[in-house]
Amino acid sequence: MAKPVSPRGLARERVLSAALALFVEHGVHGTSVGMIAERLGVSKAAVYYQFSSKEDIVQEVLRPVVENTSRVIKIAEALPTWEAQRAVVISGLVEMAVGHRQLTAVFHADPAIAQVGSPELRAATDRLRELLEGPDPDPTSRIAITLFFAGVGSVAADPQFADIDDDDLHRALLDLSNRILQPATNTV
Amino acid sequence: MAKPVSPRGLARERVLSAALALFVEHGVHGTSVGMIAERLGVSKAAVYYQFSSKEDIVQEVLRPVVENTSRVIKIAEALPTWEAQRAVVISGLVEMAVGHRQLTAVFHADPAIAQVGSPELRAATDRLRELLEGPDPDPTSRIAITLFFAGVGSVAADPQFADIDDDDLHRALLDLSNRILQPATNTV
DNA sequence: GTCTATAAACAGATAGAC
DNA sequence: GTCTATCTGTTTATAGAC
Repeated sequence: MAKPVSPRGLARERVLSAALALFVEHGVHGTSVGMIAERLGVSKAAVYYQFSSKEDIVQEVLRPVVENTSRVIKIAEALPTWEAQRAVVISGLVEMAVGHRQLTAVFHADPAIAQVGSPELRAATDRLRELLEGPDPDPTSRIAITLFFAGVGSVAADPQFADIDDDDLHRALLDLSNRILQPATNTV
Repeated sequence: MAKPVSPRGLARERVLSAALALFVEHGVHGTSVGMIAERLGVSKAAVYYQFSSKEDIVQEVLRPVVENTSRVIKIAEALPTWEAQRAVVISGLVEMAVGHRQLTAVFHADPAIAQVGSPELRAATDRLRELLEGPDPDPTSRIAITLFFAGVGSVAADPQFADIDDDDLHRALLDLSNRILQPATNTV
């Protein structure tokens, strides 16, 4: 990462960055390839040179979330108890939200993702929910989990919190996770 | 009888209902007037006979939220203390979410709303936030409020909770509001 | 009230020049 | 690597027949 780029290089990254910003603002469906090109000051064809399709762009924008989610699942599944698994999943979710603020919101809230997203992506998020819910969850905790999921994404992307630094945001979200996602027990 | 409708009458309501369902599924940008017509088994022109534009449809779909929000604001503003105001706003939000489940989600999550929405709509939601935040809110409670806002909408629209009846959902969300929106420790 | 037909704009995507 | 130009399909919206 953070490779010093050649003067004209890394056009791909610039496209992905512009695309993400527009996805946050207008949603995936509300963002055209032309809008991405315009924001970069290049032509549509220049964007299509870097990516084979709009869906390709969406997939690549989403890649960090998919990879991170898979990683968290793997780590969690290696743990013996549900409580430990849940703690890892919560921590992973919050870290992802803080580390990829805009991305998290697009991922959680945009209806387009459900359709564009690969099966692996849907499988990963389903698994994440399962791990959070634990065995035989009651409706109340399923509601709490859904609320937390969406809420974390929304907070992460909200521009009004852009100036809050990562550590503070991380702390606030973890604190909220404790308040929201607790039946009775308290560890961690 | 308020309005004895013709056999297939109330075409407007049918359009709005179909539109809302599609907005939930595909987002506003992802829903075309043609899709709405197709779902109703009529032509696009038939839809345009009822509504002057797609934006018009969106506005009308959103109207119950706008009106309900304004009503809640008026009630809250008539109260003397911030605590009382906050309780009314929370209660109003939850009631709206439960009573208009799908609508609430479109309203809170769809990026298209921010652009399509009238100024009065944005003003109303901003005022609602102000009332929830109270005077001089710290970042932590602003984060909690944002999370609650988005989370309630997300829960309301989630099909997995469709079979939970209104009372139970209402209770669960109010309970969560208590857990989330606590003034941390420094009170009164 | 609903239809077919159509206009105008816009979206995704490709070809070929430089 | 980026451009202009273009093709194709879709979308919003309107006109006019029934």
